[in-house]
Amino acid sequence: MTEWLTDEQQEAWRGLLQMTTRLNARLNRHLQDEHGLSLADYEVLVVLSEAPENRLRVFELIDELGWEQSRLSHHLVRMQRRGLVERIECPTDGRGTFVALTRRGLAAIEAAAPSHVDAVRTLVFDDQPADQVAALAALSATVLDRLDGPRAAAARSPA
Amino acid sequence: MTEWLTDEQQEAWRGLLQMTTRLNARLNRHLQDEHGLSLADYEVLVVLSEAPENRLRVFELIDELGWEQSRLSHHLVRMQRRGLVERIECPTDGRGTFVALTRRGLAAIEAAAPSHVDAVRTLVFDDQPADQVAALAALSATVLDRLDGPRAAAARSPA
DNA sequence: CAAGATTGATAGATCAATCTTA
DNA sequence: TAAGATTGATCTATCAATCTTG
Repeated sequence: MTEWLTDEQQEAWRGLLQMTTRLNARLNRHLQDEHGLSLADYEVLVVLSEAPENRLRVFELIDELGWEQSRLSHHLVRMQRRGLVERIECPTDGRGTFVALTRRGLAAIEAAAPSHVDAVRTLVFDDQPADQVAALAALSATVLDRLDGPRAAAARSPA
Repeated sequence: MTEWLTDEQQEAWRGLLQMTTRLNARLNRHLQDEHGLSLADYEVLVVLSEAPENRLRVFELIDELGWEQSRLSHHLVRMQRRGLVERIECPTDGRGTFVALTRRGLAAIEAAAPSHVDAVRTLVFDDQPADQVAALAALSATVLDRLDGPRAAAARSPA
């Protein structure tokens, strides 16, 4: 009953694993060296910088990032210590917390973005056939749907 | 001089980040729950299981996995403690070390592989258009080449 | 000195348990 | 009781320094 992967699938899978491992390592070092940020920091900052008033509820951040609750919570402690974000109590829900970009956090992401984006473009996207990029986007979307499970997928695209 | 990503690139990039984050988390938990292995353990075991005599030099393993030296070294300590691999001195190079699958390690990978592969197929590859899978493989290969830098790329595909 | 590999210290991620309010 | 979020313990990853042999 067990099927193995085809050669093409195998190649794609190993390639994906290696690519993400090494790409993360490279982008991490780059951001760290040039701007004192980790890739994780950067991802949090980007999402916040795009949110209305530069702030989101913790669960919204989790949803955007795909992280686990406690990872984000610990990470926010460290980022707050460094003055990159601040926590704000939610006025309408006593259980909730907003996470907001500080002036310092905004400055950090604005300083880091250009060269980071440049690295991503150079390493990943430059001179790639448009259909390959589209395929990656499509495949990711499908996989994310599957990870959410049947219920969530149904909620997103109701009959 | 700074260019941002196009919408398509943006979508592909965010998708890739989220997909890998969540896929790793899922596969990790699955392997851990069912077979007491992490995804990292699994990757090491697979590569060794495919090597001649089920053993490789440390630097070969690094190359296959795309990991950093010290990560692998620490990881091997833990795997050796659990009896999954063993270290063997290299007879022809006093600096070198072979890493070999133990009987226990071989049993572990053989037990875990079917359901892990099944998860990968179900979540990632089933019902994906063949050209999308091919596109992923091609894109990964290109990016890995770029990560290796011009020298290594030239060595792989000489003029 | 360079190549192959390991080590120790520190930063980050994960799991289970907990706390507070709806 | 469940939702939103945090905490502490533990495991894993990363960085810089080190050790040994070619």
